[in-house]
Amino acid sequence: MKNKSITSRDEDFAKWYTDVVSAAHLASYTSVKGCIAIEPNGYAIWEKMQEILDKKFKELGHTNVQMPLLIPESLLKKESELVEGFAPEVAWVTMGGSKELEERYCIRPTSETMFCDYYKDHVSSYRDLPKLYNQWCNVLRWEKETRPFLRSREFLWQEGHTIHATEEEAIKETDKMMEVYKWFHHEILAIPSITGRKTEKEKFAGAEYTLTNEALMYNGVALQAGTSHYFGQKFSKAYDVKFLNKENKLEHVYQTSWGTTTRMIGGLIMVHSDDYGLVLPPRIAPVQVTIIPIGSSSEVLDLVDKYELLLKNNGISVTKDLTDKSPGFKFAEAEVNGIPIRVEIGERDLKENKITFVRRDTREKIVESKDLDIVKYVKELLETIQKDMYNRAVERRDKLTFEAHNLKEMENILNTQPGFIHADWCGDETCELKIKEIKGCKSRCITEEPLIDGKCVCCGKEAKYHVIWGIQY
RNA sequence: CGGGAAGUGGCUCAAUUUGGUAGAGCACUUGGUUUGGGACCAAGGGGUUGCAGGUUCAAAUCCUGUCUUCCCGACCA
Repeated sequence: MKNKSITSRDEDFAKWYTDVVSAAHLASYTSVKGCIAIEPNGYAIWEKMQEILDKKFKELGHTNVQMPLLIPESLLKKESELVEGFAPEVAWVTMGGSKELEERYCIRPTSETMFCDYYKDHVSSYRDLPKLYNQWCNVLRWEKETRPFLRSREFLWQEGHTIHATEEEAIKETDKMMEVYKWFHHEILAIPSITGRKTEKEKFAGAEYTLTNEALMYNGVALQAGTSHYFGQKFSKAYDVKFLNKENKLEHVYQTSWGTTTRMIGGLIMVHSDDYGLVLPPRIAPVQVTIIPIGSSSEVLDLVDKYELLLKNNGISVTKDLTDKSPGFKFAEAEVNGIPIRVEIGERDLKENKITFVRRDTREKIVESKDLDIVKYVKELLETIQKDMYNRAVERRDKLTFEAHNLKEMENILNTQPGFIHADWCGDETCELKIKEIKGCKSRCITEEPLIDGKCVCCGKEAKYHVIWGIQY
């Protein structure tokens, strides 16, 4: 029996998604459009993401800082492409108390400007470089259509902003951070993202180029899962961030930025979860194991405590459910919350010296001897679940990956089953726009893979790029 | 931003058509009995009906505005 409060995934994907968000208590709506209350279960996932990424960033030499929430209009306006790109979705503060401000402030949609403003007074020589800063914060973008986690007006993210003395070093940083996101998606979230470069039309406003990780959801819709931008000297020239190089000559710094957001919580739902609720890969699950006693004899409860302690002392995140709810209720609760392993301990099994393990991903019940090495067993099972979830996600992605040689084929695919569509492209924006007319299909990224047949999928002329296309969230 | 639907205790809904002062199930609290897939009995608590105006002797119900949510479309580095 599937969860009562969750719509079937295959019947109505959008409804299913929001049902999982609320049934798993990840977030709920507030009276502010597009601004959600992230609840304990949802925030715990974000904290886990932060913990893992923050550690990685620091290992690579980055440090955390905090910049202002408000950006003066004049400062924002210095980089024209950025202003154009973001203008339709920034919110403005125009009053201070009851007084109209002389200059209005924009609430940060991204912080390139404030970082540049800071850097220009804090860098004077190549010896001050690189600066490898990161910020964990909230940003605001005035989106028209909103969805919890996937597209909210206010969201949490991290934005790395680095400046370097040379182009090579900055380019290396851009690549390196893309690799970090790729690692994070594959190894931690069990989401097989694809990596490539954005087209001119789709790149970040003001960037020289944008690298991206694109993930594919269960329904074949793509999700941008993390981007890394190379700015060259575009911003440093606009904001006058200069340093004296080794040749004692004044030069503008080379800059990067990279970020990922709470949107990935939505990604976890749409890649892994099912009609019973949330399914979390063990490496990102805030709670990895829950122990459920059945009955209340001391024999049962003692074993629950013993196993809880054993697992906890060995670095496994574990809870026990001692409420007086019925076992069935507890099973369903553990399931909807996506806890990877459930351990059921009850008198019936104990009579035969058995306990039961249940995998959340497959819902498979495994009866084992109660005297097994539980720490070793659970650790191995967690790893198996992590691997299996990844492999299933790869399989599903591959099944939803197609190849198109002309516009007709592309249209057919998009009308039957959206997914990642590989197709060659001439590089002309008119073709990109024409393809967009089919269900809003956009270029996801340009891959390094060789051309398919050398002909543009749209106009048939000579192709320059092998592009992956798709419908996006 | 255009088209459509909806907002009534925490949740799902009834009462709106024909104005007469809000009701059920789930959830919650207390006590007891239970426990292998969403337990049972008993007793309780909680809503001036999204918000603001208007019409009326009287508004959840009619009118206007506004906010929020959902669906379709446009837009979305």
